[in-house]
Amino acid sequence: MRSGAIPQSAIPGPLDLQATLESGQTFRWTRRDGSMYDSAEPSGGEHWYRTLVDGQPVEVRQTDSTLEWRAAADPTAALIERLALTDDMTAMIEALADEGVVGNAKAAYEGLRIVNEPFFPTLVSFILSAQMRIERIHSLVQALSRKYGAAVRTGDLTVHRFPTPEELAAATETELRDLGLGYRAPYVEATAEMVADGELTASDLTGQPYETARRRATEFVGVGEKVADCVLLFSLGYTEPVPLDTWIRTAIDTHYPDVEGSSYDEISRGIRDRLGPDPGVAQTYVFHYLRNEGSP
DNA sequence: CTCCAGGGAGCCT
DNA sequence: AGGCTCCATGGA
Repeated sequence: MRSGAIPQSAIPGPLDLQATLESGQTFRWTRRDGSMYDSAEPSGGEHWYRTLVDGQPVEVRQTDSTLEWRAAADPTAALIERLALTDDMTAMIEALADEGVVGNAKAAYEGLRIVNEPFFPTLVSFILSAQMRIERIHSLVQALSRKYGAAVRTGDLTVHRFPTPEELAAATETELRDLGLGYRAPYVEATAEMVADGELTASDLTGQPYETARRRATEFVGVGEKVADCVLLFSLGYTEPVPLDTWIRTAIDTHYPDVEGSSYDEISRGIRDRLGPDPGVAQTYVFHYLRNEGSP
């Protein structure tokens, strides 16, 4: 087990690790102490977070001056990719509006970055997200990993892999229901089979124009336009998607009442025209801000 | 007890 | 295309 640190001075722009990992973009990171999402505490807490990075167990924590890591091999390059510690993301953050609800969210959580999570875990996580609270999505993703994904251990660190498409496709609907997935169980089952069989996968989406990729992603069972937007934004590198969930729809009604239309597509285009060059970044800031502050 | 959660599928017009 | 209903489960 090695340890090391990326100095803040080596990270371009601001970083808020807690906001990045606890804003509902990813459900594969867990605090060492097991807790997550206690919005009562201020952002920037120096918690250790663990997950698998390129298949290797890694723990990271942010302090005032560094991003510390513990792992068997130096994970710096992979962490830079996974957490978007890049000049590009820094520029996207800086380009966020300073006024309005976006400005408030930026002031509160500057340094929140859009993660680059692996495709399949993200796809399944957001299929589960339908009519579910953030905390519960997280606990179900952990439960799926413990039951169907093998444990990977290095030193004192044990993290369970998220199941492969094949492993999840092999699970029965009854098993998934017993785990608590409810009516989403057959969706996960069918989508896992689609990916395992190569019927539709990430490479069919990346490289496509945003709206084309979103439409294709809805071919997965249990994936509508909102879930498709989350997958494109948090795992496939698109920055256009503005996932229109209940929080964001309310916020649009309140803060952008002149956005026209009632269909998902119309509202999506309308709000994207108002949020600058990287609308998904603004959306993620606002979502986290509203969920923590309580009201739109 | 009722209500609701980062929605989507199936069916209807 | 657009609108409606049902869908499991757990926590407030």
